[in-house]
Amino acid sequence: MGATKTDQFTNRQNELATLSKALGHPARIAIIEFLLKTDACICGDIVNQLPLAQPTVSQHLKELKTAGLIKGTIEGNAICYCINDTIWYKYRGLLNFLFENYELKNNKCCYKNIKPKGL
Amino acid sequence: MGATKTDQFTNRQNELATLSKALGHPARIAIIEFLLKTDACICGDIVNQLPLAQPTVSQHLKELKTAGLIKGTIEGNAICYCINDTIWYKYRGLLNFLFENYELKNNKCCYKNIKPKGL
DNA sequence: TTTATTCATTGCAATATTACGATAAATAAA
DNA sequence: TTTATTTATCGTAATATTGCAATGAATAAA
Repeated sequence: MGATKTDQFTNRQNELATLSKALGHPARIAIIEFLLKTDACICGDIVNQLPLAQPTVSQHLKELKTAGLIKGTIEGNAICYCINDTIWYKYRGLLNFLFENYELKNNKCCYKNIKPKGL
Repeated sequence: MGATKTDQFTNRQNELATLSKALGHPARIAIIEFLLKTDACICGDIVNQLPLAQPTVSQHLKELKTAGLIKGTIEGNAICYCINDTIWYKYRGLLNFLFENYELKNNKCCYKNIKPKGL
């Protein structure tokens, strides 16, 4: 075992899980934030921003790229990374589906059938 | 190695990463969706909804609980799970921070300094 | 061409995740 | 009390993630 049973879930569930997982590391959050707030998205700048070695950053960039959240363009001997806005908006859309199609029923859940202990 | 360097990132980055990571599996997305759309959040119902064995579901529930996204209340010999709305709104807030404080500069990134190849 | 710069890849060790059978713990039902 | 129901935990196997030194590949600069 050890492999996620992807085929047992919907595409939407898998897609949101994949994108969430890609953001499931503080370094990758930091990378996304850096790319969101700056035009200068040369790989070296990202490496300098993070408290991690260059190969480690490269690996995180690869994961974000695999998830589709970022893309890279060759510029001379450097590589310019940026947010992939198509997937970024898709991610927002998947989250909005979750946030807007349901209404939290705070006081109806977990308490309706409680029998007080000790009575 | 193998352990995330949590102390090198901000609380906000770590919190968003932790919550994102908790949602980084389709089964946990499915659990959250089920809890969002129903009042009946007895653990057994969740197990029946998922294509996974009971111990595996229990483990996913534990991860969501550890991240703070859900909470459980004992009801007789069953346990009623529900969304922890405090953390749920915190998650939404952390995401909104990301979505609203930055503006995608689609056409300014990755193309401004490109020297056409072959010229 | 030679050297420097930039980034990816490889290889490895440590740790974490995913999944489930078996079993334990706790309450409910008979 | 005995049995059933419900959920958590343990143990284990397979796989994935995290991190980095060393190295490779590619372009830039000298």
